[in-house]
Amino acid sequence: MSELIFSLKTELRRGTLTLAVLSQLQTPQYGYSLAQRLEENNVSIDQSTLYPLLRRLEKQELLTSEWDTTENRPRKYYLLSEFGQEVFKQLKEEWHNTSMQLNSML
Amino acid sequence: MSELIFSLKTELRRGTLTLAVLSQLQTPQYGYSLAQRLEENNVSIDQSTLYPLLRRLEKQELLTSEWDTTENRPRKYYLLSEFGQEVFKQLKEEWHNTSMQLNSML
DNA sequence: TACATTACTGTACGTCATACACTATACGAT
DNA sequence: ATCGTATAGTGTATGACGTACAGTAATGTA
Repeated sequence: MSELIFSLKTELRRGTLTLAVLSQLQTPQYGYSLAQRLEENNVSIDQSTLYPLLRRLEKQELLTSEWDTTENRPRKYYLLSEFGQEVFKQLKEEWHNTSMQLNSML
Repeated sequence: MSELIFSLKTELRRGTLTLAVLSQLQTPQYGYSLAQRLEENNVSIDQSTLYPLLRRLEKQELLTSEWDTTENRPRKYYLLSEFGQEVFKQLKEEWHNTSMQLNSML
């Protein structure tokens, strides 16, 4: 049973993780700090989930990135692109609609 | 862009559709009427999406079904199983948690 | 010195909404 | 009687993404 619950919970996370990540990149963040920020917001996420997602969102041109190599540790900072801002706005709306629909049924 | 938005919206639907369907099967419903009920709740769903989902949920033992062939048209009625009740309860909780997390970030 | 932490890249797999194809019949309009 | 729509269902393949796993590398701490 817990396997099924886990699987269903994973399905719920699809889509919502994208929203959570996009919501935190109005200001530049690097991967590791973003993971911590999400944890602070009770969105538990592993590096093995976050980095591929960041990679994919950049590929989809929702994010831009640039290296900061001035510190001891090189860090890749991500930021919402203009396109990403638009998409984020629409997804927020979709989330809101979905929320209302589902909350009225549960 | 709209392709990307569509794809991201589809990801949001994963998981939420299961919840919506389970929520409407506390009482017996047949496929077609369930689709209409969901439409009434602003959950737009095609038959090509609903029937495979019902099939899958039954396979996962969340639903039981039985044929009513007394009417002119044979209809397959679905109902939440006891196991399905438990799973549904847990998913509701998960949805609530996810909602709160995301709403506090958006 | 050793281990944990910090920070990242690359790839394969399982799951499911969706799309498509299909079957069948009742009902309503003509 | 005919035709198109609505009603009601089955079966299967595809693409996308969270997850898991493997890996690299260097800094910080005990």
